Amino acid sequence: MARPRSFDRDHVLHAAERQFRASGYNGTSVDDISAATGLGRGSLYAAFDGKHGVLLQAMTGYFARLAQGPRKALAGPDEGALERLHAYLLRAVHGVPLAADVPPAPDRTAAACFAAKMALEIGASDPEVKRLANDCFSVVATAVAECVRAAQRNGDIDPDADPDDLAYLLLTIIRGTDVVGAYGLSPARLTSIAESAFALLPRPRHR
Amino acid sequence: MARPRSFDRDHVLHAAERQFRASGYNGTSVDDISAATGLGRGSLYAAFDGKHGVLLQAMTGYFARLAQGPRKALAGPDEGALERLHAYLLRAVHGVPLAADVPPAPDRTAAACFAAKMALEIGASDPEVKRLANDCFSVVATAVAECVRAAQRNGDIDPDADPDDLAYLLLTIIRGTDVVGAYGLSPARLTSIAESAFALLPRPRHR
DNA sequence: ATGGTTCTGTACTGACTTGTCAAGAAGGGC
DNA sequence: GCCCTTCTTGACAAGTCAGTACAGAACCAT
Repeated sequence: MARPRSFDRDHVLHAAERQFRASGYNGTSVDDISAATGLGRGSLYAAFDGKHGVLLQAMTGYFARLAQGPRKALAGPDEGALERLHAYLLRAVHGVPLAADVPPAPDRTAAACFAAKMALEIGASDPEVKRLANDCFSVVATAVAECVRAAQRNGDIDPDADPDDLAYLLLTIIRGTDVVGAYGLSPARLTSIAESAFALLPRPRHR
Repeated sequence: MARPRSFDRDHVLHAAERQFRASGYNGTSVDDISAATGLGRGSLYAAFDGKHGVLLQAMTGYFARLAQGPRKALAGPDEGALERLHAYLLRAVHGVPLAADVPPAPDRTAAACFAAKMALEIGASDPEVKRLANDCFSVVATAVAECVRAAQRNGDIDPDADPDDLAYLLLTIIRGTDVVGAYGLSPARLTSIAESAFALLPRPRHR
């Protein structure tokens, strides 16, 4: 009965995400979003309720994509849990996309956690952004903790270690590489960091 | 011969830093800086060459203050090196000011690395900001690596471990807590992370 | 083909932005 | 006490910002 939308919602949000990543929230104007997505001002306001709406929905979409990555990469039988953790850690510190349907980022900067970047810029005054970033952290920490528990059951990690503590530590390392990897360290150094962190995981005492 | 300045340069830059921290670079206007520092527009342009100049000089001042912290906290005899590292790590993840003349931050968000925050927002398109952030990372990593070497000489850390790798790993953890601590994790959890990281440091094999 | 509904693009407004400029204030040397 | 130099203040102009409103285009059902 009516004219259908001529754009793909997810595609537009993804383009907006790239723009926000590149220029930050306050650094991108609605015209920038318009140019990046190809949509006119009117369409943007009708479909996403303006700049802030675009951000929230782009972050929500990002979260939905992100959440699948660690879960799929880390879930599985107890046997290979430690190896999965190893592989995940190596990919994560290099910012390799965690979801299969996400194209690889051009550089480490563009691969950093979108939610964390936005939260650092405007999270202090934007509770919704803050909450979304929190959710992103939680989903990773939960998946990692579950994998640590699996590795413990398999006898690959010290059963006395607190899996949540380890998971948060690994999450912190991954988020830290977003920062130091984007603006300081080389990919080779990032690999060293991931390998060092993995090597330091507490192994069972009894042999 | 001429009228002297009526403001203290460092004091003004510090106020500007607080404002940039709170609102981000693109989120603060020159009027905001003017209000935060008490200086008029003209004075700001005359003394600091505008908004970008204020940022660069505020970051430079921050770097100068920051650099003293880790060096003083970590330098010393080989004997207490491991303990110094432990104490430093605990304070760093909580964002406790590293320099003595810096007042404690009101919350973990305000304590995060100023250089890292600015670099994440505009570093991609601002080489000077990027370089300053890099310098901040380097000074911490260098001081930590030196302390690790001291601990190795004292037999408290596995001599086969690469001190630079460990230092970068610890730096990454500290930077990571800036992110997850500001927008997710509780102070108690941050303590756990620091303690876990410290406990995982490789001890000498021979006993 | 036609009508009705929705989408799309553009022009517009009011507020805010940055950087500049000129006039006045303040202090130190003589 | 006077003058010169520098600092400070507020106002100004040009440009940009977000958000709105309106007119036209596109599509589907009948």
